[in-house]
Amino acid sequence: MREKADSDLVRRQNRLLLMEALRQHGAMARVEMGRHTGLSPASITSISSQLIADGILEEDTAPHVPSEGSHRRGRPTTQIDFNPKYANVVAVKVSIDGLELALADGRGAILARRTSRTATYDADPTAFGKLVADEITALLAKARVPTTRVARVGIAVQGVADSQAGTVVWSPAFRTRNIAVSSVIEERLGIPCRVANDANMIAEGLIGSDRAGYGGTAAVVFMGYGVGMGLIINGQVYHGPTGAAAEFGHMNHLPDGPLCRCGRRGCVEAYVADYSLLRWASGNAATQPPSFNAIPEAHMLALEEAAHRGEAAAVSAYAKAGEALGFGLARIIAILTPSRIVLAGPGTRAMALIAPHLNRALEAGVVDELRRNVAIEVVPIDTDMIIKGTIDRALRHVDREIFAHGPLMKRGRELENIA
Amino acid sequence: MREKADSDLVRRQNRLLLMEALRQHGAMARVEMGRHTGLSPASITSISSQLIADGILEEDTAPHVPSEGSHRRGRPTTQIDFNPKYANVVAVKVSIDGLELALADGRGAILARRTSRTATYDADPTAFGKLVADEITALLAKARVPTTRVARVGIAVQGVADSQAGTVVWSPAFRTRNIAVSSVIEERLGIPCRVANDANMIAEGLIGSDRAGYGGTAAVVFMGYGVGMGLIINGQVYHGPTGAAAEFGHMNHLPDGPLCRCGRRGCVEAYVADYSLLRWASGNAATQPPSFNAIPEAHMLALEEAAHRGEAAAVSAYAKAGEALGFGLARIIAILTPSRIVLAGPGTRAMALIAPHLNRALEAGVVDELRRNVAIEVVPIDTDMIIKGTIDRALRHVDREIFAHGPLMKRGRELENIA
DNA sequence: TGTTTTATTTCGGCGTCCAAAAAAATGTTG
DNA sequence: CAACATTTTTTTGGACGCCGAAATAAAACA
Repeated sequence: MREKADSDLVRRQNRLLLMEALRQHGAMARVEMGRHTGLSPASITSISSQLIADGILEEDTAPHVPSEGSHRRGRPTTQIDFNPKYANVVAVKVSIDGLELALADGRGAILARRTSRTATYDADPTAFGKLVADEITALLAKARVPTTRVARVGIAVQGVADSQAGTVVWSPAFRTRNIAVSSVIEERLGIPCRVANDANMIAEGLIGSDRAGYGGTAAVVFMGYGVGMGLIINGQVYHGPTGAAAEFGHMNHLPDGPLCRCGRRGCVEAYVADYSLLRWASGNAATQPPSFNAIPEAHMLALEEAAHRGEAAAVSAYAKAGEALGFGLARIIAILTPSRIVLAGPGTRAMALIAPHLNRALEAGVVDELRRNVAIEVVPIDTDMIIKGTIDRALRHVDREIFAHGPLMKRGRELENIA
Repeated sequence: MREKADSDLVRRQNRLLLMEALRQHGAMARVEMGRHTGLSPASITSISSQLIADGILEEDTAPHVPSEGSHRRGRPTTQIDFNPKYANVVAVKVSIDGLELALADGRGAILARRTSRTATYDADPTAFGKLVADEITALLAKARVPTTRVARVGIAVQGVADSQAGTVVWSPAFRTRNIAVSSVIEERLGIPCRVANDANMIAEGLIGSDRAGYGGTAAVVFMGYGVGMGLIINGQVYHGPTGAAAEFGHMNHLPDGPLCRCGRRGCVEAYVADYSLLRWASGNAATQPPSFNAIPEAHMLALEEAAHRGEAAAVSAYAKAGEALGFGLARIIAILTPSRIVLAGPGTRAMALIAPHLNRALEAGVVDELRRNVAIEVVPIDTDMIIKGTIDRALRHVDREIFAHGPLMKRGRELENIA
């Protein structure tokens, strides 16, 4: 409630409303837009024709296939969708053992991908931005898309990202801290760029795919090579004052617990992440420093099997993990009482081993009254979710910050990139 | 971004903008309103004259005292402020040993107060709503204000309040759980009523007194007979999906820790609250159940003095409290990275004893990069803050839900109470 | 071919904003 | 003390975006 309202705001808001409906439900006819937005048919006509004139949307020229829904009377609908060629976005996922890039069109469809297996841990941190810029250039070259048609770059990274400063504050993928990224990309390519935490991007993707289901407050926990969390508060991913937030993995579980990658002791991650499980199973968790290498899936499968066979060390590792996760979630519930907690990632394969201990910890850790309103679910999420979420977020940002404004600011600085 | 925009929204938004400026900075001239809201003088004239016609605002009739600011040329300003007689609100504070009530006018000035020392712990829970309603009736009778001129009742309670259901889910002030309150008040008095957590109301009061200072994300921790927290997220008090949230006091610190009033073990409150400190000092914290009585201030002063004298048991009690508080805050920081954490309440008297342990725990509990951006302050807050915050919240709600709408819904159901 | 049905567009009216000009109310000055 | 300067507030006229109602478009049906 801080912005003054005038006809400009009305236009922006309603254009955005219409675009959001389109992002969520895909191509639709004008009548449907009316249903989704609550706007009158007259207004829908006016807004959509402007968006079409701006080149942002387009009418579906293909004659509507009458197969579906049998034969209906009346004037047929004309589907409208985003003009895929109007704007592109690039998503980059940085992980411990390399980069993954994707180029998407204005509808969010992926046009090209690129993977590079450069371990960046020990690399010169100043070179990192350049590397990413070069990779993006190569990706665009392959797809024959000029830089000027890319409206935005989104970068998802494990660890703490400061999206205001555009830096990677701390990440297990780098030895050094505070690595500048956004500024380098923006200077080299001239494309607005934003760095964010990878778990937040999963949350972003989930919102994109099911806005109603993630409408209120929810927490998405990623378990795997690390432990991350995306926090959805009032239907929006919470990024905190600086963009660095929801570091569930590095929330303390027990003082003086085992060493974590972040340098502290007793973090949730130091019990639940891949390397932590292996370390517990190996028996000397209290003294052993954390591993900084990527862990092959086979190792984890072997550990799971050992636990299923009943090997004491393996069983106890999952018990410790369940307890740490349970108390961690109990603490989240006490603070935020989310209506939904989603567990995702490869770590959930071992859910059967973890669950009993998790539930016991939850019961011990939080008042019944609060716990009862929280649904805890395990959702299998393909790893591409991070890329998809990053694309989603970038497109939604472009919708809001550029497309919503309309012809009045055609000459605004932010539009340069769409020419 | 979910509401359709039309001229109705524009009117609501700008009326509200103007009223918010008035709430925050007090009576002001039209020019000033323009500065605060960004609206043109023409619009300010139009909006303010409508609000005056509605009876919500009034011009200051008193000839402007020229003393301040010496002699200025030009047409003098006419101050505008809320019409104090247009709407009243009632605030009720429920604590372990009684009720405290206050009646405020439309400007937030307190017109009358009332206190009742009825211990409610063992009382018939169904009688509680009736008791509150009777107390309100008595308060209004004393002030000669008819029920119909009270736009809203706000009730602040220690413990978990479900403001959607209008119930006290769990509170140390009651033996029983899920006590209905709002519905009883609404039926008996016909005034809309809302229950909320007391620490949240402190946060609400702080926002009201210094909106800029609490603009982003902040946590207000109350330490005293219990431990509560109000969470400000993006400038707004976070109430969670049901209205029950930010139960920092009942966030687990250590599994299998000492018993807490909530029935669990190891909550932050079981280390930091008055009764917990006394229990630790008495030596047998592990086995002793928590006290449910109000604790006289003298006991706490004696304990503080004992600790200052260096008595081992007392010193160690504060050390435990500092550690629990420190790790608790560290966990909050990991999840939300608030830019500000405010400690308040009588418990902060012993801050000198607590601080070293608190700081050590913070260092051990959260990555430097996150901790560095958080300012932790101790703010002395008079106990009336809860009443003031409750009044503030009630008035702001009336502004938004009733006054902002304007003449078009003069006949709307919510206005019945203002006649 | 005419009728029915559904989708979309056109038209006129309404509410709110704003810029600019006018009016109001006071201080300053010769 | 009258004319001018200065500041606040109101009035006026135009713009924009929404909406309801009527008109138009494009089919299926009979």
